[in-house]
Amino acid sequence: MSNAEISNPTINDPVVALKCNECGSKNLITDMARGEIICANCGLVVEHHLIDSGPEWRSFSLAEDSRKNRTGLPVSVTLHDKGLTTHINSNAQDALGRPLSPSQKSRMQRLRRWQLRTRLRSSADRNLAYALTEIERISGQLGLPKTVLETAAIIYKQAAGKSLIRGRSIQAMVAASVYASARLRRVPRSLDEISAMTRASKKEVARCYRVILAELQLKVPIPKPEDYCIRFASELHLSGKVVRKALDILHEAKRNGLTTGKDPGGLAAACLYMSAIIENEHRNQREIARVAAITEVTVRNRYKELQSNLRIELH
DNA sequence: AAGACGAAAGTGGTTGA
DNA sequence: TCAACAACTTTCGTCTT
Repeated sequence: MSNAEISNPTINDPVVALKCNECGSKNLITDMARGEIICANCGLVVEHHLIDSGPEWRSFSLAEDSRKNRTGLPVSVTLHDKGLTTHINSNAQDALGRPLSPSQKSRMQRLRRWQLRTRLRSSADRNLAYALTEIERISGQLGLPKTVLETAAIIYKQAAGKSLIRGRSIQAMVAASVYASARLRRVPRSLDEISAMTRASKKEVARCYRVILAELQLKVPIPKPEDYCIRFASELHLSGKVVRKALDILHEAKRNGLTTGKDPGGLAAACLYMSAIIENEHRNQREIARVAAITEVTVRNRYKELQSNLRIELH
């Protein structure tokens, strides 16, 4: 295959196939400056990396390797300068390996000094760099997927762009960005779980979260119990059968209006508790309560309620 | 002894006057 | 801004397996 045949779908294909995976709207805004496509309807970031960040080409021999070198790391929004820093080497050679004259040498020294000085020049850049490593740390510790990490980075950058950070703690804003991002991407984590990863209190994180929602006009879906089911089940080592049964129970519960105003985590926990018993994979209430970060009492109340209303037999 | 149960009192957040 | 309110938590004694 020649290089000419390698296509770049994100650039070559027209926008035909793209629509918002949250609300299905095709009304998308392209923000070339940021390299993002944003849903005009609900604000979800549909696609970033408009520029293909994959490897440019592959090489199959050493000779080819030297000719067709990759030009750098994949571009990532989680690097504060997208990894596109110019590095000026200190070895006194020009591009062809010839030694530099003393005057050229001192000129390079000067350039290098300015380069280092301007790279992390503004405090804004330094804060951003710090915030992004924090976002990575938190998402890593919570086991969040990469899309969540990257969305959180974008949210934080946009918040910074609107000067929302000033006067608030970076820690709290970072946590709030991750929280918002996780909810946007439908892999919700509770405020408790996220604020436990930072020095910021739950209250501060909640306040920052509300500011982010309002200022960035994000439309964040309400967390659904279904979103919790799979995560809880895998933490409890429950089979797919149990998950399916739990989703069935949830569906019935919704149809009977038993879910409004209830903690989605609690509902998911109760459904799993029941479906685990039905499928002979019993887990006790304490275990379930632990992974759902609620109390046994809530598991009990919820499942008793569902059991009597839906007339589910447990053995 | 572990797990399940439920009563009672306390907490933090939402709502509506 | 305050009070009422629903959901959830904490705690604890009792019952069941």
